[in-house]
Amino acid sequence: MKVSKEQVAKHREQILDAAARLFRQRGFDGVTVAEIMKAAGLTHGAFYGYFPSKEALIADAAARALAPAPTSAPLAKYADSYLSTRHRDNRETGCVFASLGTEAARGSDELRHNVTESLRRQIDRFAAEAKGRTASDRRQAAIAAWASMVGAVMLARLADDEALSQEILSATRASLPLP
Amino acid sequence: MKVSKEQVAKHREQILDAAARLFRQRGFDGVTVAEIMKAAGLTHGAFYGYFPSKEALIADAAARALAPAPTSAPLAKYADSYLSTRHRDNRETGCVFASLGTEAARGSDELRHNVTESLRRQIDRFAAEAKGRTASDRRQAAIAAWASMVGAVMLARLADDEALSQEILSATRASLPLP
DNA sequence: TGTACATCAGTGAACGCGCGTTCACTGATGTAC
DNA sequence: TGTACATCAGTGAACGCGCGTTCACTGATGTAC
Repeated sequence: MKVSKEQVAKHREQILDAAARLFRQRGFDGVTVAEIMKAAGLTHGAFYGYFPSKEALIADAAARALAPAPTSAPLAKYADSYLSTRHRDNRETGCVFASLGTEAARGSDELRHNVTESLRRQIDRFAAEAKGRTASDRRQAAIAAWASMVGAVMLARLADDEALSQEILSATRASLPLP
Repeated sequence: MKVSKEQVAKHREQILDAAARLFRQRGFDGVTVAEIMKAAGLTHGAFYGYFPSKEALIADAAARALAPAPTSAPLAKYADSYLSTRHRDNRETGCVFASLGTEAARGSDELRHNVTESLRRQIDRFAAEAKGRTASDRRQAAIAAWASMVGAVMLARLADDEALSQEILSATRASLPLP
């Protein structure tokens, strides 16, 4: 049954949103096309009217999940929420780097391109607020801070010991050169 | 054809070594049991004489790949080599956290247990050499340093731009509170 | 404005492939005499 | 020490399942008159 143009646009959004959540939750290989379509309220057969392949969806869904990352909150607040147990425990809506980083590094050129663009934006945003006398000092601090935040959330999710996991988050937060 | 006990022990090592390399290179889901057995010089049918399942192999192969991580080199030297392009470009022999971190976080209990034990050892080793007045300061510094190193190598592998990738490694190295 | 028809988004069965896993068989090992 | 036999690691064909993907069909949309 045909569907209105508005419905088509809405369905595309639903597919991307479902994919962005499910991929972060279970990994690219841990989610099937059929599951994503079901979560979007459609059947799997309709998928190929929207995307040429699962790989293409991965690149687009990652771009969608990466987009909201650079918020306008002050850096210190952002670091607090990034290094929170709340973020650690909610992969499905959290940072793509921390949930899919190692898998994405082996992904398609398009995926890596999208991820790299987001990485650049994130570094620039951090550099604008970072401490340092010269612009180059600030940029260096921004990169180091971002790497430690991403690494900390990944490690905190990896640890099967709650105390160690929390310690990783709080020690990393305390070490950031931020108020 | 039966094979001597020594051969069996050797074959087990070969399977673990092949798995440890291939998993780091292509991810847990990117390698088949048959490929691992072929790399180990055997056929896939023999696999289940050594391990009850692929999942069990994953936990054991990760433990194998994690074991040599804590070397006895001075921390500064270790950081140099960890944050080198050589390490970045050789996943198959490199750090498990940076190559398989996000996938391992969704793995079996046994895998996460093995990874957590290695994480603890690594933090302890760093803490012993880290800067700081109190033991707790040194431990905090150790955790932050390790998180930033793991995060940096993961991000450097993610970036599809060589200049940015190198910048991530060198900025992170420069920010470490080490000689 | 109302009617007839072409379009095309969505459905669900089906396809083909590759994967993890099983198993009957083979033949070298190593034990019992 | 030499011979007969039980053991069992390894082989490779086969199984069954789930996945990504395709496709004939359906029926609502929206256009032409």
